[in-house]
Amino acid sequence: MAQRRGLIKGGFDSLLLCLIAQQPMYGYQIIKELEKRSQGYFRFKEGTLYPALHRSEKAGLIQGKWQTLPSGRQRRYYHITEKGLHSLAAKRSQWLDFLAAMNLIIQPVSD
Amino acid sequence: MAQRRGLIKGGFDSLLLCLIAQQPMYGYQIIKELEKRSQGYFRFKEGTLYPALHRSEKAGLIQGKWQTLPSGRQRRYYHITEKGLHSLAAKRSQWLDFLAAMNLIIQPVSD
DNA sequence: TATTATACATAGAGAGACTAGGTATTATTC
DNA sequence: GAATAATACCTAGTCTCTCTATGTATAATA
Repeated sequence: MAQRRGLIKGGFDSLLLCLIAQQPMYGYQIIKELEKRSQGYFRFKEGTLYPALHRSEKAGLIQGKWQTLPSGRQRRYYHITEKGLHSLAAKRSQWLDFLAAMNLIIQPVSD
Repeated sequence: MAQRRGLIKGGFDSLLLCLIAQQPMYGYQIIKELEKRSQGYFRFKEGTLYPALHRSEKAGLIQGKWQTLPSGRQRRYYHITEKGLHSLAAKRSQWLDFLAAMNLIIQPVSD
């Protein structure tokens, strides 16, 4: 059960990896992008996002690099690492397994 | 976001409701049934199940009744309440919303 | 000049899932 | 008859994740 513990709870980390795998992104952008793509469903707070980014970076799944805009503003862009790509593939497969298991339980109930 | 917090984390409570809605069940049976139906995927521990049952009963979603077998053994059978049925319907709809949102994020990534 | 949006960050609280332990009865095996 | 496994319930404590709340700072807008 150990590898499944983080599945339901830590699903958010998968979303992060998924987004960053598509293109490097910075924190604030990720929050907006998740909200936009999910049509307003996901509205994560900074207090959720930044610790998750730091966690993932510490785990070597993503790597952040400071970039300075022409305006002088600083942004920390995160890109996915090789290890992160493997982790993403694993997480996606675990997600599908989880969905399959859920469906086996839930589907018998008709509306 | 408040009503969504329990979605990912509290998905387990939905599984419980779903099972009990189909037929009254007792704790030990639920653990075995979840494992059997999910083909071994779900293997919840007592430490997860019983607190969840008590939580749901306290919330008025299910109700437990002690039954004595001919052998003398005691079992606590839980059946779903009217309130539980409403909650189950709501949870299923929330689950579908969540799935839809997840798909909007995840699907763009092809294998 | 004040407010809003952008952009980062952390501390603390709350809740749920797990680990680990406990009690007691029944059935099976030696 | 004794030891073990299976059945059946329960709780205390720990860990980790998500949220609330707050702080800092700059750029753009009213």
